[in-house]
Amino acid sequence: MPATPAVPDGKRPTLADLATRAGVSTALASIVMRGAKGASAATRERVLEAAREIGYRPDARARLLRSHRSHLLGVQFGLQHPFHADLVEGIYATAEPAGYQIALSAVTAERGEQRAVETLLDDRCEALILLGPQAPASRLTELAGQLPVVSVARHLRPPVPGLEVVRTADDKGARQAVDHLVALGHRAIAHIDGGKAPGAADRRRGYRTAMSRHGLTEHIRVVPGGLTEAEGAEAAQVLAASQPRPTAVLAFNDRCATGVLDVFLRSGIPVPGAISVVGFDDSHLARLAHIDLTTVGQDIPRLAHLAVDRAIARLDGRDTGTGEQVVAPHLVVRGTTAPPSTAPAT
Amino acid sequence: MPATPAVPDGKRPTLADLATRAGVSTALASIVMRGAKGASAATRERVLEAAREIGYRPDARARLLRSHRSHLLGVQFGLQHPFHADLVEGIYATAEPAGYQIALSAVTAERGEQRAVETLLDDRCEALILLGPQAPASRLTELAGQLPVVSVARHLRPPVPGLEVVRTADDKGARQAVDHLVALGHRAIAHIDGGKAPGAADRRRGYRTAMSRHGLTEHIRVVPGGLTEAEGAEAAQVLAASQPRPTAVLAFNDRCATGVLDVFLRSGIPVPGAISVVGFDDSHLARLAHIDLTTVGQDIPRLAHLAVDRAIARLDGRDTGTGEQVVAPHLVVRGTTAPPSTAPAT
DNA sequence: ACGCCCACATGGAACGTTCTACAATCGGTC
DNA sequence: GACCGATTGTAGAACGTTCCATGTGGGCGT
Repeated sequence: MPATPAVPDGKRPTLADLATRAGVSTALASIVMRGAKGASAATRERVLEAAREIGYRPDARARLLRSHRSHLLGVQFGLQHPFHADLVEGIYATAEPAGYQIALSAVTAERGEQRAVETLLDDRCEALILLGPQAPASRLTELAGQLPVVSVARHLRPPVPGLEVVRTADDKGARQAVDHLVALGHRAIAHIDGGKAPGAADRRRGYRTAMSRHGLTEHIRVVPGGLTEAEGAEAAQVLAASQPRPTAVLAFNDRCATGVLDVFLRSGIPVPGAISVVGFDDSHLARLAHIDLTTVGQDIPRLAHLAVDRAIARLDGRDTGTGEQVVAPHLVVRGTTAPPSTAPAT
Repeated sequence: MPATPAVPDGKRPTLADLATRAGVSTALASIVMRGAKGASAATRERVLEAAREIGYRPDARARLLRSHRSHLLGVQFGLQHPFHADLVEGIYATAEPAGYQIALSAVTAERGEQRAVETLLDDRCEALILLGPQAPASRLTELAGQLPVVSVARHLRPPVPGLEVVRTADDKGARQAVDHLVALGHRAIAHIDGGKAPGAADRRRGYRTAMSRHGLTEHIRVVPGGLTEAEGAEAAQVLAASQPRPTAVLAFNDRCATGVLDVFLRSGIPVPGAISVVGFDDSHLARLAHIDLTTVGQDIPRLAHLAVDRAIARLDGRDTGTGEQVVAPHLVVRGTTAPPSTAPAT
């Protein structure tokens, strides 16, 4: 039996065991374990020592049950989205130092948002952070009535009372991309959109207004796409075959953009020689040396930080009203954009 | 206040509220809610009705605290690994119908395995499922002494008592790939390995023995790689520049393989015209139409199912001794492999 | 009629914490 | 030397559930 520091019987040591061992009351042991004030330095040391000896670990469940504060944030995320993975990473980074635990609940093809949220609720989370929720606004409203809810990357209008929104200024990002391409000399700039995906509407709108602002209304071209490589590839096929072919493409996101890149390369259309490609997100994907994608960067750590911060603020009663936090995107110029090879058509 | 079916005060309804409402004791209400026997059909209906009315949801924490069985499986996974995401998806699919809940704990750059496991332990999980754990064997041994532990995709030798292993026959998979390439007429087949990644050693070994068995010992060539696209790309640069160039490459996994593909395409080396590429995993990536990668498929749903099954078996005392479940891989032939263009050198 | 068993129902004690009292000890102050 | 406030400690009741040991009643065999 390796490493068996437990109490006599096989069970996991409890606060009572610890208290007995240290020769104090359970109440005092509790005080020490949670770092509250009310214990002398001497006893504190003694209890801690005893805890180490018997390998005591507080029971999160029991602790949560008793204290009205659970310090638990429920996070719903899409298991297959790298973007969400990055966000979760950031959420851990902010929440744990702030003394909050994270309960993760995944959304998959077979496990809907409804189920994901239910398990979080059963776990007695104090607040919910939903990454790119697709649930109808009515459902979100209902949830927001029960506990603080933060929606990340989903733009809700009109604002839902009690629901915090944290998102990137998607329209602005699309505009930055268009500005960049126009500055390089492009005129025929197409957009592969994300359909109903969170943020897609704003990016589409941003693209349209930016094009208009540059007097390129007649060059506006939106091709139906999506948020995966396959959908990007499909759209790219359409663009590659079209006459005249645009000289630049703004894809809905990086995954979509890699699908586009792949099709162009295989079709013998050099990037950025014959056509420029811009992504969105600045995920790990875009940064890979061999993809080297010009993209609109979302400030993921900041989005994550804000989401946690908003949730905690609501819990502390620090903040009341409905709020929306909009984070500025920033263009990251890499190797997939360059001036068009031929003089732009009028 | 939309949808406010709660009890008078603002609190969430409790079992006692439900019992009062239905006119029964809390004990009986409990019986009904967990579907145990001991309640008549009439009261059962009445209680369920009342539960619906006040929107009662059992408190998972309290439930866990009281019942010695928590029916909670702790899962540690790498947030950035698509392969793990697929596994988690499969784990949900098996565990939830079996009446087990899943507690997720992510491993990230900043959050080590140690911390991930600690939180799972604090949540009073009954068993641990570790996806590709990197922790030292001593640590795993220690854990296995405390509760049932299942290691997925990590081959441990010698077997650790009390630790279940579920993995793919990586060596066999590598062999299948080599056999396929040899059957196509390839002789100069290189392998980009995965370094210290779980399974890498077995795949490397499988490649070596398969080559030897075909009398191609002198063509054995292992290039250091890794499990990401960037590492695959790097290795591909080395191969592309080498003289003579191999006519086929077996990459450590699909991500690695896509990095390889990308470099070859950019260098003007047609795939599979000039060189064939085989991946490993059969992740979503490989199936994308525009990548269309020949790869060694891991039976992810089966791995997930077995992992959960082993854990539950141990909990039910159905199974005692140390066990290892090895799942057979299967080659998935797609578009990145073809016969070599030139006659193979001797 | 009598006992007996079974299905149905209940009260109360856990589970391992934290929280709200309140008690004891100890300088220090008037 | 009584009083006070701060500090350190404790007892005991929660939290919301499940488990255990009992009550009930009515149907049925004798």
